[in-house]
Amino acid sequence: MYSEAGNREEVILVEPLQKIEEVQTELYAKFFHGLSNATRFKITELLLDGEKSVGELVEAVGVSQGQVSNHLACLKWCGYVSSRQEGKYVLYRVTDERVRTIMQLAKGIVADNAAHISNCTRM
Amino acid sequence: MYSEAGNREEVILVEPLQKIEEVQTELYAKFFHGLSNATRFKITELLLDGEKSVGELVEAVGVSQGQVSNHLACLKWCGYVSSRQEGKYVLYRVTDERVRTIMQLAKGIVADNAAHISNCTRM
DNA sequence: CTGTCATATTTAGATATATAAATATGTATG
DNA sequence: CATACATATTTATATATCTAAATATGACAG
Repeated sequence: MYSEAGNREEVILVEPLQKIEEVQTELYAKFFHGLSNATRFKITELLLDGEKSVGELVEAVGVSQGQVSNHLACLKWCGYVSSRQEGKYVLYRVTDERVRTIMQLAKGIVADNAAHISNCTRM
Repeated sequence: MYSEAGNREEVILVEPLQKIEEVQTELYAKFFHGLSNATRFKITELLLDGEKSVGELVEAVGVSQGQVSNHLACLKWCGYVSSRQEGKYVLYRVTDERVRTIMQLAKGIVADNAAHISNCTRM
């Protein structure tokens, strides 16, 4: 049925359009998930100040190396940071200035709503 | 000890400074958690197009009324949306244009990193 | 004030995410 | 190639979040 030539347009174009949107929305949600963890947020903030090795980040945020590495992998997959090998170190940085803007805007909104947010108990 | 007049400045100002930063970071993370769910992201997007009742949102996103209501409460607490009673309806809207900007920037970044994000399996 | 419709809240169970510890991979150096 | 150091990955467990269903609150009409 899916390989019948006559149905191809319907099958490939019409039905999946909604699904493509859903997939897109999932991607956006996943993207924001990147900054929805305090450690990852802190790491990203630190990297906005300049390139840093994993070890430096471990010391700065005070969580285990394995954890930092995992969080970095997440941030990298989301497009917040990128990395390069420098000798025996791996240096991470924020590639995209839009990340800085997003975080600044968020801080502004939070500043205007701090009281509400801290009380948020649901999901 | 905490009520001795002599220590007050130290106790109230010095020690907690770090904790205040931690609390702030938690707030920022909590804020981003707001958009880290596909349903909430979709709701916020819909509300960027104009004020809507809970019922309208329920129909548009296709999830249960109770769930929509909970998500709205979360978005409200985070400062993404606000609401007003209109007769027997409650109308929600996006108050802050910075929300629109944040979402547009995010979409741009995601567009440039879609392949990576969809592969993200960790945290 | 009774019933109806709209929204909010609560609960239990399923799923996802975070944490900590152990281990693996990789890179340089002697 | 053996060792040390830096980073990445995996695993089990704890914790948080999501979903669905039931129930509660609140607003209006009659």
